[in-house]
Amino acid sequence: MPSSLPDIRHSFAHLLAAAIEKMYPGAKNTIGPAIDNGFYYDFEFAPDNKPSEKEFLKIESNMRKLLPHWKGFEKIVATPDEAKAMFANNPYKLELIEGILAKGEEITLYKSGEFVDLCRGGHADPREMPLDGFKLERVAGAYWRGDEKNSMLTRIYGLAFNSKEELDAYQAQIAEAKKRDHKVLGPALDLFTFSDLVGAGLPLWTPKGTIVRNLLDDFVWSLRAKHGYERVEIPHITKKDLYITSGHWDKYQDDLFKIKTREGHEFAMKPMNCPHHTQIYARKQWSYRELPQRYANTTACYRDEQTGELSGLSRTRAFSQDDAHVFCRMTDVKAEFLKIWDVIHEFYPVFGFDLKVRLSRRDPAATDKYLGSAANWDIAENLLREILTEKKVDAIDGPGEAAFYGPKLDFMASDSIGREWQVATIQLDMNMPERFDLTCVNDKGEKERIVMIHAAIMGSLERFLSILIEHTGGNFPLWLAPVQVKVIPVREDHDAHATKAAEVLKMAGIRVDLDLSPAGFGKKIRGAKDMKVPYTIIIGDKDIEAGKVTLESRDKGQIGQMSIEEATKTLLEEASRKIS
RNA sequence: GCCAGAUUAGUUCAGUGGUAGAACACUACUUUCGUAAAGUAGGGACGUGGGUUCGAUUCCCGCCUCUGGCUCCA
Repeated sequence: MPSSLPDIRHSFAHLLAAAIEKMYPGAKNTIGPAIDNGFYYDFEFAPDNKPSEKEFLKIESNMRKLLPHWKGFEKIVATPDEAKAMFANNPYKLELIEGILAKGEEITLYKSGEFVDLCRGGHADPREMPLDGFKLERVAGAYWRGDEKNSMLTRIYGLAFNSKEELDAYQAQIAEAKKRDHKVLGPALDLFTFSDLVGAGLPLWTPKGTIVRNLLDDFVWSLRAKHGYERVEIPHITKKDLYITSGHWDKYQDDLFKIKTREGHEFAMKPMNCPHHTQIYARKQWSYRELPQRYANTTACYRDEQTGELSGLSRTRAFSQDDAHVFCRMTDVKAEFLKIWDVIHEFYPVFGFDLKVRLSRRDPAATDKYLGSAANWDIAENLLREILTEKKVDAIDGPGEAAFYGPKLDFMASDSIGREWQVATIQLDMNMPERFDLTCVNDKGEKERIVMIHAAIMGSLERFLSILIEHTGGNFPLWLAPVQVKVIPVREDHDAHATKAAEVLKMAGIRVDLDLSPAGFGKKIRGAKDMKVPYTIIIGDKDIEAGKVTLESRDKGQIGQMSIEEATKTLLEEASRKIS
């Protein structure tokens, strides 16, 4: 039976450790598992003798030299004392050995060539390890056992596949993804920028980028509006009192941007909108007849993220949420969830995302971690299950994935190059209403505790745009493109006709870019392609003679000659449809 | 925050212990062009604060910013 890919990958980790042992005497090896695209191995090196990526070729060639001497992985069962003696000067392995003993399992060593490693097994036949199917990829820091209180080890990542062809294919795929990288494409398409003066994680939106943001936001709003949502607006800071009541002041202290007033009072930038929104609800006493109250608000939030974690638009310190909160009774929850469900399913497929759902519920083994009565949790989780049954959706079960304040439905989208992103989420919140004492008067005349539903569709506009840019490769559909059509005169003496044509398009509400620059024709065409403009209208002698223009599509190529009115109609018609 | 790498013109990149070059972009002039970069000329940069040195963009240290990981992510 041929060796499995994980076994091959794990075996490469051994091979790496063997090469490192030879080249860096005294380096302590720790653990080296197989991962999705290869393997890694964590080492503790002497501080003045760490390998850098420049050494990779040398390490790889050592690995290639060692492998032919490996006949197999010989399993050796060791007694605790033998094992401890063997790794006496490697505290990491000793810790692993203690762990194995504590579980009452036997200690196994695997010997390949000269190299012996503590390992639970799962290896390939060395003859099946392709010498040209692996490549050391990068060096990174990693905490021992993933805990930042522990020492930082040096992790070496390697790629490993069944063959050189598979490795090449993987690297080609990575290169393709890199071309779509929103951090490169976004600024190239003039959608957003960063400034060293403003700071890391604080994107600035250009006119073009702002058009796209607003179009997306309007789209979500148009879907929400029919479900009875109302717009609200809130300030971006608050007295700390709000977050003391909500619990954020204690729990998320480190993530809050704090402000001191000149009078010495402490304020904070809002890291989320729910506490503010509760206070809009709390402005008066509500009858159950007036519920649900549904507040929608696209607004910026601020979180003091660690600098190392900031990345393009995916993780920022300031981001805009298309946030909404529903204040309702438990008996309304199902209906409200269904409304949000519909909005999500009207929104994401428009961009060609496939959605998967996860039911994020309590960890049955630790129900005491969660806030609220077990009875309410049962009701809530069952409501979500009913929704899934009703929608005939095969949801992923997520025990332990619930927030501490309530269960949720999480939506995952697959993009055009097969990556999966967690996008929208519908969350039930039994905590906020408790903390802020939110109630309504029920039909018996009693005060009744309400619940809250968090209902962001895009979540963060920044993050959604980062996904959308990479998903589309910057080729936005016509309705969303910041420039919908570029008008190009062939020669300078066609400028007047081009200007007139652009005017017609503009009057019709089409976003036009008229290129009257002195550049040559070829260059203007190139500019349109570079900016991924969906349509180009060309005006030259042939067109003027015929009293027409030439329409071309980014996606469909040459469309043909037609009157400017006809072209306008064509564009308007397509732009009015979100799904082509 | 931690580990590693990087930081040179608007952008993508060369290069050097004696203060720097290319391409594209920009400006001017020339060119008037039918499907992915016309020609000539010009302006424009060593992220920042220290240190070493006669002299630092180059070497050393701190910081900013970026990239890839780790940790975190209401």
